[in-house]
Amino acid sequence: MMMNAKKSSQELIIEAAKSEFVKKGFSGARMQEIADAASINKGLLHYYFKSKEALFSAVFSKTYNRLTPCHDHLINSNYSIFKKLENFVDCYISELSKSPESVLFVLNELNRHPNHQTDTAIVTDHWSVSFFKDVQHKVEVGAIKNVCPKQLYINVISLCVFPFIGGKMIQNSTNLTKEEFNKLLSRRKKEVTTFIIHALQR
Amino acid sequence: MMMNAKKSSQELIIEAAKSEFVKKGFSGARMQEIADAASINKGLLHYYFKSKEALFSAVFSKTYNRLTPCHDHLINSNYSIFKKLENFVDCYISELSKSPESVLFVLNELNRHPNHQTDTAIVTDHWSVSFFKDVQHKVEVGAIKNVCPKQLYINVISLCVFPFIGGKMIQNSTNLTKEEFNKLLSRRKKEVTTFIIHALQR
DNA sequence: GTCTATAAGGTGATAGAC
DNA sequence: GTCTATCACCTTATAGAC
Repeated sequence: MMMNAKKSSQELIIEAAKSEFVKKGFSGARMQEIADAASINKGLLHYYFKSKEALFSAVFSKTYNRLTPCHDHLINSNYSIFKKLENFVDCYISELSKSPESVLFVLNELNRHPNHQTDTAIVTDHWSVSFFKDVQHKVEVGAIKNVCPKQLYINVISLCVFPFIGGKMIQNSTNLTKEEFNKLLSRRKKEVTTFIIHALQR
Repeated sequence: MMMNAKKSSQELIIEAAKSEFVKKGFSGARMQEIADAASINKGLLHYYFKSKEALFSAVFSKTYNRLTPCHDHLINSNYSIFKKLENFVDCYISELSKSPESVLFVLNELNRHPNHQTDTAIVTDHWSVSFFKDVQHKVEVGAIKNVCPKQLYINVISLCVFPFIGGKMIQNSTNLTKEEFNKLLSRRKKEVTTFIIHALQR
């Protein structure tokens, strides 16, 4: 494997663009500042990406695909429904933790420009389909409490994602310090898993 | 009480500004479009609000205060912890439902411009303080499962708020139609309440 | 209070030299 | 591939007439 001490201009641009777009959103970001952050010229930006929109799309689809709940690889395990949930939560929160700032960015741009959906390849989470069936079956058998599978899915996603975007609001209304809140965040995997399991057990 | 058929220019401006800022964010909104939406002249905008920032602040603090979880009026009831939770969820989701689009707006601007915190009067939710104590006591007495009050609070807020901002993402990954999702949304009060209670009951 | 006109500077994008 | 120079337009804000 080659050691590339110096990154290509394209790599530098993508990195700088991601940082700027995530921080300021599409309309707040400036091509000039992206160029500065990448330590290259603004003209070069348009050499690699013909427009701001094109540059944004490249950055957004990457970021979106990394943050959308897609866990096909967790399907069909022989684990119990509880173990499956634990795996999902563990996996998803790990992913979110890698770039907490981009969660709000993705959600925001997804609602702002509905057309981004078309640009971005929409990846269906087949895990969710398998999950719906699994939960339904367990309910019918009486192994867990009577819940609507889709509502349960929404609950799981909510519990995983929201703390990464609602931090400021929660801190404001509860007077928690940033440090306290981050400590709570770091214990979320366990908290979410046991909370859900408790809600399902008969 | 007087009937004011015609709204004052200032009212028209505030309404139009709120609509534009919520839709496009601070940096995406345009003073010209706000003026158009309010059916007044751009010059008049600057007569009432000396800058875009000033107009934004007026709109933001209003919107923020209506969406932040502040439920002091629900304190000190003689209800059980379960009834208190039910009241909170009912009250909060009702508030969020009134302007679902502005939830993401507030969260977004709160993180984008940290200084808005200073501009906006930060309203502590005294309900949360009372809630923390209450939960702690019930845990010690053994009336409910052993939970961290603050994590529980985060869970409650997450379950209430997230569905209003993560709709697009959930729809994408689950292939739910907008109609199906909205139907699920309309049943959220009951879903969230029973989910939490189930998670707490021994 | 409400409007028009315009200043002053920013912003995305292109042309063309090296 | 990379840079400089520059165009054409947009955006906030102000000055001043009515």
